Amino acid sequence: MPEGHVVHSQAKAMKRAFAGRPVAVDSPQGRFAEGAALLDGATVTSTQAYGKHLFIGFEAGRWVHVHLGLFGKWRIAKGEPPAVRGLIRLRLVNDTHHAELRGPTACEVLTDEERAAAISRIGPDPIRPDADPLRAWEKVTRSRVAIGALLMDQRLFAGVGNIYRAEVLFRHEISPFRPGVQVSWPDFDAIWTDLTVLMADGVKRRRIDTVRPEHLPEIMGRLARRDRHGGEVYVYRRAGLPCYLCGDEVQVTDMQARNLFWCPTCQRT
DNA sequence: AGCTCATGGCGAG
DNA sequence: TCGCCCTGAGCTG
Repeated sequence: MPEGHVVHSQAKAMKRAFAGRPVAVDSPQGRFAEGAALLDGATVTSTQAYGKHLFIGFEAGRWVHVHLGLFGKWRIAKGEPPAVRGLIRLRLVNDTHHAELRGPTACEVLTDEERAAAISRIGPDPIRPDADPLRAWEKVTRSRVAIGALLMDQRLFAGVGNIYRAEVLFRHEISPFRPGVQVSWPDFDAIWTDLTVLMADGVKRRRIDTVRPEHLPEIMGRLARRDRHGGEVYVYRRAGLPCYLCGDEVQVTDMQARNLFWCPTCQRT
């Protein structure tokens, strides 16, 4: 259940564990049996993350494209793989490591061309140094869609998910309902720059921490607890609780079938 | 045991 | 906008 920072962490972990060596590939569950048979024993060349998409490169110009969706999970560990338990779509095993993939939305073999086409459909990713934020700005500034929805659009902000969108808007006191066209360049620039920092930090720490250091003592004093997502945040999943900064109730509503959290007092349209 | 919810995204209508 | 896909954790009883 990842946002982009988790996918980037996992791409790095997979690279350390598998790159440059042959790997046994199978699909205990059977739903990736054909792809597994094609790649079994091939050498892993590289791994790459673009937004929430992971690409595992194999010799002969083949790639495994994985998207975890809401439920997908990787388990990457040292040593021999444990006995199969549950539904494992894809398993990678070499002399030192193993990886198990469960519940992905996408797990497919792509050619070089198909991989390039897939990447061209993914928007700029704040975690990637080669990302061009102007691609996002051009669309945001011409859109009447709410910025809270635009932030979830992977063609604009690849890798951003429900936690980062809620938190980055809170940090900049921007209402999620403000139309893109009414987001100023300085506001957009602040959002983008902040995402690059927050998400890069997320890759390193493998959790989402968005609370500014100066607010941490206050929040700890109020019995802040780590929620299931792991990390300290301002508004995500805090509906009905007092805003840490103003004390008014954090709100939740549905925006495009996802829970959107915000503080109506701190965040202005 | 069964229900609900979750850091996503797709396609039908 | 809705239904659907995928899995597991955390409740309830």
